[in-house]
Amino acid sequence: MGNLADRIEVYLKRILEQTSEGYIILQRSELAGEFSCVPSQINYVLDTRFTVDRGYLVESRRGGGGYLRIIRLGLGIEGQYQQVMRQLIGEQLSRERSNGLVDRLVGEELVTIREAAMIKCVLSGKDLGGKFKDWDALRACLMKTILTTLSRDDLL
Amino acid sequence: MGNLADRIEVYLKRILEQTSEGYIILQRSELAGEFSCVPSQINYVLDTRFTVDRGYLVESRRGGGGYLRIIRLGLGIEGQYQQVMRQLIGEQLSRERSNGLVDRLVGEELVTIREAAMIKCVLSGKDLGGKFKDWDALRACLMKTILTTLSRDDLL
DNA sequence: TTGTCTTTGACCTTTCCTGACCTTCTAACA
DNA sequence: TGTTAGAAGGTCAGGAAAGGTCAAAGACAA
Repeated sequence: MGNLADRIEVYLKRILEQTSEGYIILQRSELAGEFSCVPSQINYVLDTRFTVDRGYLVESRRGGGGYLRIIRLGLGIEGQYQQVMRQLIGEQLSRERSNGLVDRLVGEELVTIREAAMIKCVLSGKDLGGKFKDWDALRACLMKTILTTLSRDDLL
Repeated sequence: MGNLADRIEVYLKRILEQTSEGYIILQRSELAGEFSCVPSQINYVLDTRFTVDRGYLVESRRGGGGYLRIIRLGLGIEGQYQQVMRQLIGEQLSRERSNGLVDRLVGEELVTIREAAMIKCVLSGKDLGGKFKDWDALRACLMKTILTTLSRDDLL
């Protein structure tokens, strides 16, 4: 975890945790200055770490007085997260995206670390190898089924 | 027992025993440097000595700041149980037998009710419909993978 | 000798980082 | 009012920094 992108990620998530607004505003060039890197490195971090799947929204504005705004997305209240998740999953789900989604469930404390590890290993698809073709579609199905199971009232 | 692969194996297992995290993280090129060998020699050691059968799991990440992570699988009572389970599962696993095994795990308090429900729903294979042929073989693979995940020492 | 285990090196894939160049916005100025 | 300079942020391609794969050569035991 010693690389630059990871450190910037941790830094941003930390201040995002500390704020009560649910979002933070910052200047790209300033942040780049603090980490002594080029401004586009910030975009790289935002593009790879602060995606919608992982629960973030990034807005920005150019020109004088421009800024970056990183918004933390909740999963809604009480069972609403099921719907949000299903939307995000869609018909196709890559392994990277599924990992992001599962991490987010952990962050929201909707699944435990152990459960998350289980889900990830099942969705990784190492077992099927080349046997199964349409892996992304299958992964989407499985993820949804798992969500359904997790929402069963008798499991609480 | 004086060959290079054996020495690297011993070295890694020694530090792996000493850690309380249940895993170690290292850089392939760095380790290769310490033993004055080519980096791919490390892969050879990992592939032949740190397999799931022998109680280890290896994860890695490429690119700048990449790493290798060797995870210890439980060697205690639970671990032995896992070994028995793996034998029991074999190459084919019917739905009835898998449900039986999962219930047994619940009985032994090795998995929670929620986890059991998740495993069952994944193994039920409702999602795949007729798409996949050799469902009993796949079920066996998945069950083993799940057991492996549950025995990871870094999840305790 | 033969078959298995080890070691090496050439080449590949993924992830990260940088810099050059582009687009958008504001504000001052003619 | 229209123009334009400067101040943001955006994009993209290329190089660097990891780890992965594979086949061939070497070492060694049966």
